[in-house]
Amino acid sequence: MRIERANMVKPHPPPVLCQLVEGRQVESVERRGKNILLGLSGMGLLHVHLGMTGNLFVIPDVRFRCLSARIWFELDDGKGLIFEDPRTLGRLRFYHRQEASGLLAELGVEPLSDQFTLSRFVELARSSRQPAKIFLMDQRRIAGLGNIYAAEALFRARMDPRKSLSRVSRKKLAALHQAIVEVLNQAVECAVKAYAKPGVFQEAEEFPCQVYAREGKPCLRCGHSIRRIHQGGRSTYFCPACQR
DNA sequence: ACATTATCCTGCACGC
DNA sequence: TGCGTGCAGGATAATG
Repeated sequence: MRIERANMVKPHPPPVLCQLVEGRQVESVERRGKNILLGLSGMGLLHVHLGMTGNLFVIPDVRFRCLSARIWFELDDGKGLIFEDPRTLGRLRFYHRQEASGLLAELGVEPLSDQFTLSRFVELARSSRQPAKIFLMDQRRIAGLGNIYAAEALFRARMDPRKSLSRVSRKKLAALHQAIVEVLNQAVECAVKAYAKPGVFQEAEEFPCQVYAREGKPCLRCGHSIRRIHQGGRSTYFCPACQR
């Protein structure tokens, strides 16, 4: 194992982490929200967060790692498990499996699972006085929505990102619930298509944003100019005319 | 206890 | 052409 960027690794210092990981077998691969969990032999767990620009993949020969490979593992057959991340906002942590359960308990409901019922969503929404956009990005409530998909879901449900969901009607919440599921399903579909294409250097199929990054452009639904505001230090894009 | 802001980091778009 | 500036993202720490 090699760690080029010490700040991508927590909580152990790189030499300690290497010692903890080397020689162990990957026994399982799971995902919870934006987190990837590699179960290791000996009750270890590698927790990978890709941040914004991170990527995790296996290459046929570890020597062919790419320029922005920040952390990599030489597998026992000579293949390489690469954690690349040009902007280095990704994180890699090692836990003993017992410690990890606490971390996972912090995470909210999986939006593409059958746990994400309308009733559950209504209950969550009614319990928060935060602006809708902030609420949707809170990983402790719903696990997996980031800045782009939160904006897209609100646009599709025609809802104002600045307003709290606490007193919104069940009918409107149903529309937002459905929009979240649709947006995420579409995002997954895009990713699957991109990776299904032959050739390593294929461009990833881009998610067709209807509102994100369209400041000043006409709303695709009503033609009004799209606005950009700041919420929680992040840009929010929305149509002030048809999102209410 | 809550809400807002700063921090990390690099690549890219932009203006002069 | 090239340089500087600002912005983008998620999570967490720090501040109000």
